[in-house]
Amino acid sequence: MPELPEVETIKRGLQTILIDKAISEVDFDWPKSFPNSKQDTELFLIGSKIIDIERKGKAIIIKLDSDYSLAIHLKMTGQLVYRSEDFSFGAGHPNNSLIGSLPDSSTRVTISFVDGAKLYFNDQRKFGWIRLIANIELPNIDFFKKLGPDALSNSLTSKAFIDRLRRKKNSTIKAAILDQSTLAGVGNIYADEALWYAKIHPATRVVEIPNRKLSKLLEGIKYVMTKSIESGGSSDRNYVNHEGKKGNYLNFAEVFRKNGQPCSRCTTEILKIRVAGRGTHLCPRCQKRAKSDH
DNA sequence: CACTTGACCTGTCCGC
DNA sequence: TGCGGACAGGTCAAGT
Repeated sequence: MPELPEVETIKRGLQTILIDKAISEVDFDWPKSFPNSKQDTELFLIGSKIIDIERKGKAIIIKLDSDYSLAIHLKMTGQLVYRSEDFSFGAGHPNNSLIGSLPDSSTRVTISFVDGAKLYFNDQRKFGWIRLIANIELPNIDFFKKLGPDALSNSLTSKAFIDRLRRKKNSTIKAAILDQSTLAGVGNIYADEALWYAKIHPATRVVEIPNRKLSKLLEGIKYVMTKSIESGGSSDRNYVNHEGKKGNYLNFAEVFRKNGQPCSRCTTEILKIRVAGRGTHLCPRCQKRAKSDH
């Protein structure tokens, strides 16, 4: 679930429940999911209190009162699931349809709080990670060092966006916006949706695209992400409250996983192709490769 | 150097 | 109901 809107939704959700909680214990057994030593956790994690939660691109940063933070990347299948001590699966509980009792077979890290609540980091494919890092070191770790401006930040103006994109002139536009050093937060869903919005073929080289269309693309990125956040992304909480695994956003996606269905603008059948090594969805009529555009 | 591809993992779905 | 292969909402290292 983790592109910018989903991570933002999770961040906001955690913010309402984790602030001021004191950590009593942490369990982990897969080093890539949590590379710190037991000793690190005893010194800087156990006994500390959560004071704030931030998001940078698709990463979540849980700030502790120990001058350390838990930096978290959910990658493809990571989830952060909170359970209070008295959580139960009574009949009709809205969580019933989603995840059973925890920990389960994909739980990689369990953080326990003094009040008995727990935060589970579940990650089926083990690509995600949690790292305990000194605040002063945070900007130096590779992931954050390379991160471009946040897709939703006000400082990411149309001019700034175009300037950064122009450095990648021979990339396909899809690869360029998926690159987190260009801007932070765009993933495969929102890339496809924003390119449809701006009527740009995903395989077009950046150099072939006029500034006017790149501005439209940024508008599209901000639009689809803002809309998604407003509807709760497809985060845990929402997909818990509804049915099955899908979040709200996919219900009103225009192209993502809509191959075979008619484009809402022109009724042409949505195609699925491969661009930048990723499954890519587009309307072949609205999104032509010709640089003449429109 | 800029850009593309494969690896990291596990689970699921689709064709034979 | 079994097996092989493709594929998955991400990122890095290694390759061209």
